Amino acid sequence: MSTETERRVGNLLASSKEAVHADDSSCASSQGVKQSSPSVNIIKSESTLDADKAKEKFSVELKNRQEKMKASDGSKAMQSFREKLPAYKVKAEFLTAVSNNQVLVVSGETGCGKTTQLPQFILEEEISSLRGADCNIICTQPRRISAISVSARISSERGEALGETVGYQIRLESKRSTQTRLLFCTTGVLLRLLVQDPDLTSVTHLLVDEIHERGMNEDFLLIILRDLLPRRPDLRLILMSATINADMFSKYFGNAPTIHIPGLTFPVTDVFLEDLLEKTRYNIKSEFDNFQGNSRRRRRQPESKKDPLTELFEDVDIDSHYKKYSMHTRQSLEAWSVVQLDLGLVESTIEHICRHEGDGAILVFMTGWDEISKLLDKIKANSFLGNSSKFLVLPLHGSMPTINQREIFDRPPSNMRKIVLSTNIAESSITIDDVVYVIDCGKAKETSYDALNKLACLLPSWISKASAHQRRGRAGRVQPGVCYKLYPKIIHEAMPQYQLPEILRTPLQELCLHIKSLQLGTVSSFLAKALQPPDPLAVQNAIDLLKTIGALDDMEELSPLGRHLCTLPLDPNIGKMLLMGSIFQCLGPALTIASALAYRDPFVLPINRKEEADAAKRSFAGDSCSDHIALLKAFEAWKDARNKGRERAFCWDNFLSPMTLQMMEDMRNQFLDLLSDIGFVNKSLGSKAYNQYSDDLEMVCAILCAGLYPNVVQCKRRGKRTAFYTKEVGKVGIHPASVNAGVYLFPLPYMVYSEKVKTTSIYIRDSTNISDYALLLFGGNLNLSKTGEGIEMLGGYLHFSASKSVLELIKKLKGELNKLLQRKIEEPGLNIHAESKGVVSAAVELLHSRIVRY
DNA sequence: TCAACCGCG
Repeated sequence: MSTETERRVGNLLASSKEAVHADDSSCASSQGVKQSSPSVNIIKSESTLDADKAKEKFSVELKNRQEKMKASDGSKAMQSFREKLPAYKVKAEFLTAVSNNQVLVVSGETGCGKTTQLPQFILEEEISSLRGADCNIICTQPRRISAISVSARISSERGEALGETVGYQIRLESKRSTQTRLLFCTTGVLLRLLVQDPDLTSVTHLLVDEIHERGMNEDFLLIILRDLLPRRPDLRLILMSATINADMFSKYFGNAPTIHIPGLTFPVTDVFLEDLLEKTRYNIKSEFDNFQGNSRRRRRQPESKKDPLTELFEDVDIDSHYKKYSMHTRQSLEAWSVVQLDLGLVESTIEHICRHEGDGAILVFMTGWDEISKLLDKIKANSFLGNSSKFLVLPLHGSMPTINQREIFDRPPSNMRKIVLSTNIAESSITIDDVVYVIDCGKAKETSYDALNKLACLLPSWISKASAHQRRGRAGRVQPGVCYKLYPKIIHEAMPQYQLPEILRTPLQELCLHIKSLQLGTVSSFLAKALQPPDPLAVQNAIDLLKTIGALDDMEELSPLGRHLCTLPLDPNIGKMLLMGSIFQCLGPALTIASALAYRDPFVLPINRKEEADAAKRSFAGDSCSDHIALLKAFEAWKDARNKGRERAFCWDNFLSPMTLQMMEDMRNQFLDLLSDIGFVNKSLGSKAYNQYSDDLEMVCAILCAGLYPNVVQCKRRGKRTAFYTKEVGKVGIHPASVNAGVYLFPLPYMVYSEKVKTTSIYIRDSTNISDYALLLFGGNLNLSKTGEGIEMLGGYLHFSASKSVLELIKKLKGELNKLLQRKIEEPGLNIHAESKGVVSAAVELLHSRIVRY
C-alpha cells in the first residue's frame, strides 16, 4: 500500500466513525407494532359461518359439474381410454386403501397411468362425496416439465381448462385458481410451502411421485413427512414409485400397505453385447492395436479403488463362460474394455439396425459431450450412415444449442431415419415418442462427494439396473422395440439395483440450512432419520461451512445472517453474495451472477464451433480475468440487444441460450422481491440507490469474494506460469472452459470460485481473480499470526504481511465493515447509506489501490 | 485440455 493510499483510507475511515455513532438513535424508529381489535373475534365467527355455506354450495356445484361432464357425449371416448389403463383396474382397491390407511405405497411401471389416474381418482371420489370444497390434493413431481404436462393432461381428461380444479405450481410459474383442488407442484415448491405451514394444515391428500429416483428433495421430504404424520392423523400420504422396490419405502413408514400396478408398454427385446457381436461380427480390438481402450488384460494392475464391475469382468474366463459363442465373439469379448466406450462398436450397432431392422428412430445413450461429438464425426464419415438424405443424426445434450429443436421430437420425413445421440437427459426429462431402438452404453456421468477432501466428483460410472430398465423402456412407447446393451449380460446382472441416493452424493450445506429454518431439531439427529443417512463427516463439513460463512453460531443455531439466508432459495454462499451486493450497492451485478450460478450457465457449447464459442465468452470477460464478469456482461448485452429487438441474432452470434437468460431474468426479479420482503431493498428508493458501485468491477469482485469465501485459491508464480492451490486438496487446475484457462500470469494474487470438481483432474470451473485487499476486507475473519508479524485467514492457510501501520489500518477498516454489516443484518431496513459512506469509500479506495507482490 | 442431470414463496 502506498503511503498516499494509507493516508486517504485512514482519513475516510476517521470521518466515518463519527457518523456511525451520531446515528445510533435512529434504530428503534422503524419497528411497527401491530394493533389488535377486540371486535375481530365476532366478525370472524360470522364470516366462518358464511364461509361454510359457501363451501357447501361449492361442493354441490363441483359434483354437478363432474356428473354433467361424465354424462356428456364428448367424454365417452376419454372415459373408455382411461378405463383401459392398468391403473383403472385397481381404482376401488386404491380408494379403499387410501381411506383406511394414512400411508400407502403404490408401485407401477411406466405407462400404467399412476401419475395421471391416482390423483384424479381421489379428486373424483372427494367431489362425488360432496367433500370437493374441503379437499386439497397435492401431488409433487421432481421436474417442472412433468408438473405442467401431467396437470394439463388431467385437465383435458376432465374436460376443463388448466387451472380450474386441476392446476400446477412451479418456481416462477403457476396456473391455479381458488377452485383448484388438485395441484401438481415440484417437490421444491412443497418444501418452501412447509416453511410457512409446517403441518401442511391446508392439505388433505399428498402424493409424492417418482420417489424411486431418490432425489435430495424427495428424500428430505420423506423424513419431514414421517415426523409429521402423527400430528396430522387426517392427512393421507401416497408414495408413488416406478419400480418394484416399494418395500424399502413401506418399511420406512411402518410397513405401510403397498399396491402394485402392472405396466402397459410394448415389449422390448434385450440384446446383450455377446449376442450383438454374433449378429454384427464387429471386431473389438484390444488396446495393443488401438490406443483408445484398456482391455481387461492390460488393466490387471493393483489399483486400490477399482470399480467392482471392472474387477468382476476381469475375473471371467471368457472361453469357458462363452463357449457356445463363436471364436470371433470370444476374441472380441477378450478385447472389450470395461473402462472405455468403443465408438466403432456403437457405429456398427447403428449400422446393423439401419441395414437389417425395420423403421423407427434410434436413441443412443452415451456419457457426455465428447463422446457424442466424436460419434457424430464418425457417423458423418461413414460411407453408409453419412448419407444425410437418409439419416437425420441429432445430438442431444443439456448444454448444446440444439436442445430445443423441434426436429428431435418430430417424426422425420418418410424414408429418413432419426438417430439421436443423447446423454442421460433422454432417460426421464426428454421423451422422444417414435423411438423403437435403444442403444445403451451402460454408463452415465455421476456426481459423488468425497467428504474427506470436501470434493465433488463427476465421473462416468456404471448405471443401476433401474436406470438400464428406464433406458430400455424408451424403445417401447409406440410399438415393440429392441434395446441393444453394449455390455455383457454378466455386467448387467452385477449392476447395483439402484443408484446411490442424491443425499449421499452431494454437499449438504443448503439442506442443513433448510433443516434449521424448518426447526427440525439438530441437523445430525434429523438427518440420521433419513432412509439412507448421509456420512456424518459430510454433515459436519456442511455445518462447518455454515459456521465459516457466519450462517450458524457456535451452538449450531441460526445467526441473524443465517435466518436471512433461509428465506432465499439459494445455496447459502450465493445468498450471502446477494445480501452483500445489496448492502454494498452493486445489487444488479449480484442479482445477475447469483441467478446464473443458481440456475445454469447461459453459454451453450455447439459441436463444431467451440473455438468461436470460447472467443465469445472471452470477449465478454474483457481483461477482468473473471468468468463471473463474463456472465454479467453477457447478460447485460443480452438485455440491451433485446431492447433493440435483435435478441435472436445476438444469442446465436454469442453462443447464449435465450431460455436460460430469460430464466435468469425471472429469477433476478424473484430474488429482488425476496430481498424487498426481508427489508434489504426498499424498492421505492429506486434502483440507483442500490447500484452506486455496479460499474465498479473491483467492488463487484469484492462482493463475489464476500459470497464465495472460503472458496479461495492462491495463485503462485512458477517461472512464466501460474500454479493454483487450495487449502483442502492442494494443487488444482483452471477448467479449460474458463476464461482464465491458458492465461499465464494474473494481475492479482488470489482467485475465488464457485465450484471445484474432480473429473480427469481437479478443476475450478469458474473463477474470478481478486486482490489481497478484497480478500482481507471481504473474506473470512482475520487473526494475528503467531509470530505477530502479519495477518492470517482460513485457519492460517492464507498469510498476509505488511507494515504494522497498514495492518492496523486494515484491521480497523475490517472492524468497521463488520460493524456495519452486523447492524444492517440485524435491522435490514436501516438506512445506513449516509453514515456508511465513509467506511465504504475507504474500502473502495483500498480496493482500487491494487499493487501486486506475489 | 474439457463440458451428467434435476430443483426452490
